[in-house]
Amino acid sequence: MYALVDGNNFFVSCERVFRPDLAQHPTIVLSNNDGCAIARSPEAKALGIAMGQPVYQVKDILQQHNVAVFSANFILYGDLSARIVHTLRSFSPHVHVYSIDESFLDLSGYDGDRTVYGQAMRQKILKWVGVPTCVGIAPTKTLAKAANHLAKRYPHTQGVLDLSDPTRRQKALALMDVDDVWGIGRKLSFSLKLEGIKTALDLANANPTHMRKRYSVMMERTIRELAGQDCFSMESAPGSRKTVICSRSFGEPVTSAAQLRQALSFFVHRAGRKLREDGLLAGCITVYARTSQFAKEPFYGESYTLNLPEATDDTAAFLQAVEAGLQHIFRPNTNFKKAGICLFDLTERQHTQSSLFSTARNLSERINLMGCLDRLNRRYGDNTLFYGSTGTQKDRNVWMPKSTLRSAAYTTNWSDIRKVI
DNA sequence: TCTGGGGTCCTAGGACCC
DNA sequence: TCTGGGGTCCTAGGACCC
Repeated sequence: MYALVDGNNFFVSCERVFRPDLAQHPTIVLSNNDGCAIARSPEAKALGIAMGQPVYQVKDILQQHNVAVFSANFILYGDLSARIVHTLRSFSPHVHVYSIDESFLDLSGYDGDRTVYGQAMRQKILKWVGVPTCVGIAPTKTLAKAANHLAKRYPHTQGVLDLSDPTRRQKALALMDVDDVWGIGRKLSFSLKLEGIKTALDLANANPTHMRKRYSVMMERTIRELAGQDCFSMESAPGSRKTVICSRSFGEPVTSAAQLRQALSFFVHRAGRKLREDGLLAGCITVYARTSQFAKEPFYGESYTLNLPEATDDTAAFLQAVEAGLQHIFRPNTNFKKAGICLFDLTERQHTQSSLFSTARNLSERINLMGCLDRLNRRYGDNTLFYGSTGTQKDRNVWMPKSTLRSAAYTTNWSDIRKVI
């Protein structure tokens, strides 16, 4: 038996923790570069602001209704998310963090009233962290997702829905549109509706073998899960990450090789740190840059991939790839709007043997150097110490994504802490 | 003027093997 | 006319997720 605990309008709720005055007020959070709405309060949804909608398209609505608008503050959201996970660990020894605002709990050892237990989770999280959540309970993860979805939609559930009873489950799934099922996106729901499968219950009753032939093995698993058969168990939960990506849209188009170098170097610094935090090494790196997808001028995009001679987590090695990549990617008189880097072929450092013909003679010194870099930046703030190719803060401000409406780092920075007078 | 970022998994098809 | 059978591995691209 699983419980899925999911934050309500998570990013907006995080902002409201420190802005209780916005409790009933239409509020949205924007994507990087202040481009799209990626979280909306119920009041903002009611105004017709869609998920992922570009801000400029709703400018009038925002002004007319005095909507509170925030730039994304992922430091804050990540910290509150960690506090929620910490709270949830007191309810089950087995918690699978699925995303920044969702966790699955294994409830197999619990034999009390699960609805009461779900309410206790909600109340504790609300009291300790300040974020409202909903809880869906069911024998499979797909059904727990469905239960959570319905708990959010129907207020009389008071935020907790237990679908362990098969009869109740049938009724609930009949109320749910097939495109709200976990794993059924735009394309699949379009095809499903063409063959008359409109609700989650229709899908649950479909023939899994037949549907596997027509679609894929994922469709089969989804159907079996909806019918109550556990296919995505906690044991099969994913292991370590397979890629590290860092990319940004630029606040202003980048046209010079020097600025593109700074941006790519900056991304490599961030990705390298993430890699080391997770104790991983990368065997391959791709760097890319491209113009705007939406501009009238012809699209230009180019990438460069380098297989590293040895798997590494050394930022300097990635910077060499940036230099080589620039030669391939850069084109004069081009308005670059986005660039990024991707590390893959990741292996765990512990399980990696160095090559017989290793060129890294000073490996332990390099490891110490990277450790030192990370410690200084952790202690004195990001960008305290970095390679020169990254440029100065002032240089970076030219292309850094816009985020003019960002709230403070209330929980992670001493100088941003709230004062109570 | 203005359109996010970071992930996972599956499949088909090509290259190559005996 | 006719052209085996059975595999593996890799990659690009699609679909999905939050």
